[in-house]
Amino acid sequence: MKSLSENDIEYICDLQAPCFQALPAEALELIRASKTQVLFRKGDNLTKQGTFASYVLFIVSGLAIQYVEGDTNKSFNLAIIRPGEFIGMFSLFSNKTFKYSSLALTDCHVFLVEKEAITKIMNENGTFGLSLFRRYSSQTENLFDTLGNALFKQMNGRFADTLLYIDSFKEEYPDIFQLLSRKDIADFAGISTESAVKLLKSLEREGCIQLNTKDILITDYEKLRGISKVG
Amino acid sequence: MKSLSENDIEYICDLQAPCFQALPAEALELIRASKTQVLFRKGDNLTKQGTFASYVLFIVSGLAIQYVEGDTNKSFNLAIIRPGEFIGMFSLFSNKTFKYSSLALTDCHVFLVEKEAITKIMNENGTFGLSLFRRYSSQTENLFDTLGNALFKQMNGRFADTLLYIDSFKEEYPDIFQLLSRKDIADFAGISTESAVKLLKSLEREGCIQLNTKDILITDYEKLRGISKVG
DNA sequence: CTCAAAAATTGAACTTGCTCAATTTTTTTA
DNA sequence: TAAAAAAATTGAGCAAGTTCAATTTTTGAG
Repeated sequence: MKSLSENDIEYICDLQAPCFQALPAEALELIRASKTQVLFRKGDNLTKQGTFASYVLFIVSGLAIQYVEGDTNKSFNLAIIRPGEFIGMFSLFSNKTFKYSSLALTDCHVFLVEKEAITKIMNENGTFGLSLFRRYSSQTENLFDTLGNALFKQMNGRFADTLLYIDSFKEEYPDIFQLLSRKDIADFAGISTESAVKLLKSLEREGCIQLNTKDILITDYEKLRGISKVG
Repeated sequence: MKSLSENDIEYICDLQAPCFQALPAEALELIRASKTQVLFRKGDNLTKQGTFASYVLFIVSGLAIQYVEGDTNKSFNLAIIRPGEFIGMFSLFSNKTFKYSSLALTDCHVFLVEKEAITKIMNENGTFGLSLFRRYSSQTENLFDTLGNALFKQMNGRFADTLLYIDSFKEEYPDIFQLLSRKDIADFAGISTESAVKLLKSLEREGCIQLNTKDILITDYEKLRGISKVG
């Protein structure tokens, strides 16, 4: 992680997220004034679960992975974060620490917005608050689905979900699987690395997928969706 | 579930939640105008996961249990809801259906507020939105803890958490355990009913708790907290 | 390009917690 | 209050998925 040069700052200062579009000029300036631009290198932690959270991160470019950590060096991957998305919104209120960690899968241009700046604008501008609330909500909904999957599905179904989820990034990011280790994939499904490997091989034998070193090519979506349902 | 008489309505029309306190008179009126008062009988569903959600529920009196449902008649209990709390806020935006079910543990006086009324006020009144956002946030934080527990802890720890959680209602609602079956308790910990029974007996043998038919008395909080940590 | 480290792979043994079935206790209904 | 239904209890066997250890493959550094 390093601070950005002037060039970088000009590049990323373009506030395109829909909730910023609705802002009156003075509020936009407030965000501009309070934000800090940072470049996180591949492998850097953007947020670390449990650390003090005084800001929210807005991803301008790059991909990051969001995950919760358990005690014994176990973790569970929640989502892959794309440009235009926020990290840390769940820590905007009441609780002072990040509820999850996040890690740069590629170099990430990010800016940090102070929580106070956001809540101040929300207080003054209902439309802004509503827009942010909508974003926040859709993240929470994903959390419900994640919880439901973790609780009620077993290995095969969760793993099929995981492959379909990661595959959904492939159009925009063709090398997405190259960025993920077997452990990363396993942690999306909440299973052990060894189990993930065994499932991959088994799905390949059944003709659902093709494995080329790190890349995974889904060859039978219907079958995989079927496994996801039944699982 | 039945509609309320005039008397009931007068009784429950007292909008005491902090986020309502901050409302200007006209917005309060808007909520008053749009809401419907309902009495849910013990055992009634206040919300049913997957059904269309055009309103948010505000609990005036009574206790309810919030849970997510899986496919094969499995469910997982998220929380016990007290008077002054909302149900269905997670469905306020984007998604059209309730993400969880809820069930009246006792008779519940509830009023229903149309989503449109809420979003309209949020749009006009940033302070109201901020206040609602804070509530919503604290629910989401609980969701993270729930997810973490479900993913990383095993039976013993989750079950200790469950007992401590339910016990935290005992001061205000001394008969809280009488309202819950073994299956209800098991579903808070995400384990089978049989496992819950076995754990209860085992905790009793170890001197952590006393069992009197349905009531459970925690006799060694420290030990239970220890199990919660290790688990 | 070569070597060392990290990641992926595989199978066997093991653990956790579930399911099933039988029995007892409690609650509800007539 | 008695009978029926529902809930709680118990133990045995079972299944899902983990852990461990050994091996192979891939990646990264110099």
